[in-house]
Amino acid sequence: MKEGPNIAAVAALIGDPARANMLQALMNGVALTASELAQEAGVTPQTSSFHLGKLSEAGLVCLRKQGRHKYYSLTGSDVASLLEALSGIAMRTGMTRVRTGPKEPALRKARVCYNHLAGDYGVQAYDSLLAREFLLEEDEQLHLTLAGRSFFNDLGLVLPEKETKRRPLCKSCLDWSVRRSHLAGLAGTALLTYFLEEGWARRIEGSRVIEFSKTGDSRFRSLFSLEI
Amino acid sequence: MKEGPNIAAVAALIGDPARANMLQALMNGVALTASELAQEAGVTPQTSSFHLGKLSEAGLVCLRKQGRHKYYSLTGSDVASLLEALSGIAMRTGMTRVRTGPKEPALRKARVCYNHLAGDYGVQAYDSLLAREFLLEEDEQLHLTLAGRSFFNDLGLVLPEKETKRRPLCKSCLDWSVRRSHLAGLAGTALLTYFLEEGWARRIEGSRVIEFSKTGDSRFRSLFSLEI
DNA sequence: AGTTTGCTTCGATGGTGATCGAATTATTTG
DNA sequence: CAAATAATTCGATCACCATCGAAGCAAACT
Repeated sequence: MKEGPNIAAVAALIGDPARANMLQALMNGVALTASELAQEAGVTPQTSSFHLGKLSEAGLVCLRKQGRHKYYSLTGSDVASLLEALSGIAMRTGMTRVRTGPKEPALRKARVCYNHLAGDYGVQAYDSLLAREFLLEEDEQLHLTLAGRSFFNDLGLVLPEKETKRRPLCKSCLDWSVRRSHLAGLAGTALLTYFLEEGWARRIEGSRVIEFSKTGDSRFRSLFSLEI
Repeated sequence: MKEGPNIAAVAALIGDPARANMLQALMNGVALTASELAQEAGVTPQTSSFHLGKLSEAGLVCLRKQGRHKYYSLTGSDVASLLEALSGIAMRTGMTRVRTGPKEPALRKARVCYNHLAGDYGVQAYDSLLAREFLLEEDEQLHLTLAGRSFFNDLGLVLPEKETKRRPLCKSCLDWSVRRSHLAGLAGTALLTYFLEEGWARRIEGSRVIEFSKTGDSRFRSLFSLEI
């Protein structure tokens, strides 16, 4: 038939509601067990096992055995950004799932995207880093400037000297809610963990929502020199 | 249920091989008619219509009516980059479409690409036209010289005076098998139909293979002054 | 040892959706 | 006006695949 990459196979894999639910559940970056994923997807453990077999065979998720548990997680940030891109299209074309819960505004505000910060907060941080030339957009690539590196160092965040293609230092990730870029990659991960460890924000159990405390919020704004 | 964007719906849409083929065919940015897309996808016009209905309802493609044709194209670059992301994952996980079977050598030799000749024959013809300066490569654009126009006229092929961006006279198309360019555009189409109508070659039913007859082959070689 | 828990394999079932033949509408061509 | 072409609708068919019940395995607690 046709040559080239078989995108239909990948898409069909994500196209099943149960599997899509599982993948979206893994978007918060935490590894989950097979049964937890079954519950997330709303199917029985047998079905879950069936789906996870397919997903891991296809290389979308990877597993780590630990005792009698099997922890599944996304294989990489490329899978995560693929899912984000899908979310973007789904939002743009109005394909939202019937029940829009009260959590959605919180999701738009701040949420985890695999292992970095997304939502309004993420976009604002990204814009600020760009404006102060800590980040440089260059021919579709994103670079951390020397000033940017010292910005991270001042926070006590040491980033590796050289980056690999597999795990880039800085990467822009398109936001489905705001349709703007936010920071992914090692730097993005480092920032989010910093916010969490310093107590500026905390994760809401069982969802992707990130909630900034009052003081955390003001510190965030001062860090990125945000007006309001 | 769950809240948020319904990525499964989008993915399922792309997950069908026929639809994925159509979308990938639209990746070059050119708008294609429903029948062209049907041929690309390897399905009948009825099925194509069914799929295109779904795709346009979902907002992945948009259409422009022009006479009795309907030209379809991707709705935006976000769709294109989603497809790119999918391709990336597909390649990384080694999900390339298997193209085994006896038809492959024939496909490499000569086949249709939309509506023009591709494969070894196409590339050789292209090279010959360039060498004799019937075609001119100029800043990424391909132009038909006066000599080239008379070359076509001598064959009884009259090409329109002015070309539109939508349907250019000459266009180079990259060959997946040889990784070289071959001639597309109105001129390419005219050439292929000439070969077919003159009986130099015929299409193999149900595939993209073009089979040159013995005499057609020698005429082809003399037309393009090919050595062997 | 025996029991519970986590996960998987097997087998059967059912539903969804892709597909095409035939007929229909719309538009161009002769 | 008639014939040809482009695209669609309708209806029927068929294959695939998600789903779950039941049983099987493996690991961990008692």
